[in-house]
Amino acid sequence: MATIYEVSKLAGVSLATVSRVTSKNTKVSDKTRQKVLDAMKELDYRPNSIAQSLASNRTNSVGILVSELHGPFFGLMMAGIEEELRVAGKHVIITTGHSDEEKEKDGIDFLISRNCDALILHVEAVTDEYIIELCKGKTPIFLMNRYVDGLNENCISLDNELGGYLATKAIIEKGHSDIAYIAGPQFKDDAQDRLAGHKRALAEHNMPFNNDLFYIGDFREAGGIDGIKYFINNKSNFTALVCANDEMAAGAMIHARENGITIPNELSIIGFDNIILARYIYPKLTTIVNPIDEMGHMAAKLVLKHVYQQKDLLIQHAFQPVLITRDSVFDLK
Amino acid sequence: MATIYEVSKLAGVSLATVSRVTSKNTKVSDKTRQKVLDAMKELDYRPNSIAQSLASNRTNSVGILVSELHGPFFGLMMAGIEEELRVAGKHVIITTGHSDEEKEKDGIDFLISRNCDALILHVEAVTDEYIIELCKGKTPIFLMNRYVDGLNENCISLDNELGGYLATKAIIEKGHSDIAYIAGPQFKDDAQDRLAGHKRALAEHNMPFNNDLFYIGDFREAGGIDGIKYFINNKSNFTALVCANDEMAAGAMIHARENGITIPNELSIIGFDNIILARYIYPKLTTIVNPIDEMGHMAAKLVLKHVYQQKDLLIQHAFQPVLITRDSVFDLK
DNA sequence: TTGTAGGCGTTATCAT
DNA sequence: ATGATAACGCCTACAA
Repeated sequence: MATIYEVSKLAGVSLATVSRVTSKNTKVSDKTRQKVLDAMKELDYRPNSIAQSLASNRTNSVGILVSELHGPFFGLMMAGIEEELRVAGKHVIITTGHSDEEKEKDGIDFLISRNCDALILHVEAVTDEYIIELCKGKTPIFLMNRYVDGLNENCISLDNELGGYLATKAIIEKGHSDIAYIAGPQFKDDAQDRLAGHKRALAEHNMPFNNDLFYIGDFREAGGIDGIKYFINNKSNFTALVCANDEMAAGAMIHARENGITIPNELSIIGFDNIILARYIYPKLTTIVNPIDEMGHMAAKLVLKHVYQQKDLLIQHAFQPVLITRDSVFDLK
Repeated sequence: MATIYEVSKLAGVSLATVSRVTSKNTKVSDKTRQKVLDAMKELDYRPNSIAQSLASNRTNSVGILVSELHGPFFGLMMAGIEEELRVAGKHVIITTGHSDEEKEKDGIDFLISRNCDALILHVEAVTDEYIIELCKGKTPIFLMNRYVDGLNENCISLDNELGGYLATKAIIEKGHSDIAYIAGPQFKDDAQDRLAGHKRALAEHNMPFNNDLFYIGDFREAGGIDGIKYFINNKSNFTALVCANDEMAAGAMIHARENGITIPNELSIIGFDNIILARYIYPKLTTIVNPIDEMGHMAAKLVLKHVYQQKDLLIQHAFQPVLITRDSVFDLK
């Protein structure tokens, strides 16, 4: 592979001038620039990004930590981030945390040790204190889907409380009053917030929160199945089920059908996230849209603005979920 | 951040010795090793991976090119690769090709310019000749889900022909004889192979290939919908539909139901890939298992073996698909 | 506008 | 087993 040195020799200029051309520095005359460009082409020269990084203390890479590489949610998030970053010539280094505190810390260490210019984290297990400490380091940190007090500028988050509120409100407005709820793991902020929204909607309509109709799931299919089993075994009476995410809703729906419950006629179900699946399951799932791909784009813009000096980008830190009505909620009125 | 130089000073040894300790080179006495380790700990020293890369000509990173970051298929593939690589201390740089020739080439250039130690590619649009040329370069190339003559050692592939055969055979054995087929884009090898398998099963049972019951889709939901629309408009008679992948099967199923066709009683459907969705749609989809996560693991092992000298790894280049029976195929017998 | 020269933090090759 | 010292390929003051 040709080096900058060979290019400079062939073009009859100095190393510095070649470097100026590659870094699009304007302080080069058109004539010499052309000479350099020609030489580069002839030698098929490509700058060595490693050497660039070492000398400039910049890697043009941003580290991403997601909980899982698969799954509809993280796929869209990564796609949003990568798309935005790539057109700016930056690339992503991706690693996983599996919602486990040690693994998340591990992943972060790993990314930092790779000298990423910035980190975009979707962490769930690590404490706020840890994050705050982390932000004092030299690597800029940005957070997806998490709001940490004092770090507003570094967060892209969804109003999960509002989403939880909208879901339950939609159910109530269809005339339901016996409403079960399957929550997400309560160590996760979003799960907590969605539940809080649910309670607010209940309170606003003077409906009590019934502990017999409350179950804490795992945000996965199994959680939905376990939840509805629990309610059925308890012989609880309910006409509607609010799930803190779509995967649990799908699990609950499948299990309900297998137990002879017709949906939505006998049981209405609403989810949260609007993952692809929501459109495919039968009946099509009414749910709350989580604009995770947009949020991914925005996180990338945040990095571009604060780390790569693209000052003119407009940043939206808070995103609002919205209801999407499909076929899984029955109108009791 | 402390440098190797400061460590050497504090430990009272030379740069070289410190380097030997970090690189786990055995030629260091226990006593000096301990001194160095202590110094490192005291200074909280972390090797600068960029400098290591420049000096050693190794980045410990492998580039991955997938068609899309989202979608059930690539998620599992990436997860498999990352998991395997990460325990070996290597990391992944991921980029996308969107099944477009220019974008795929772009992505590859990009990864090579980042000095990845190796590339794992899931390319669909680029020609075999291009790949062969690419392999002559200095960056080792490995291929997922593609078989290129002469590059056997670098490929991890699925026997798509067999899968296609198994799907149609399963349908035939349930007594169906009017069988429609929605293929994938024929510029894609896997789509071609699956179709070939379909034809073989037909021929083996002395059933003709009927062009009126053949449609070429796009491997996405829309392709399935368009395909079944086409068959319905043609007033074709068929009791079974074989789709070259699950997404098209899901699209077809939804559209069929919306047109009053009950599944599987009036129409049997079988897919290919066994993406998560297959278990969730109603009725649950009978399909062909594509072990893409295992294949991801294996691709990573291939890299570990050939690039990172983990000589003792066993490599399986060819994977066999298998039928999984669920509820979408009706037994006519 | 262009060139000179000193880093950037390691690894690797020789000696010792 | 350990130490000097030259790469590695580029960037960036500073000088000219």
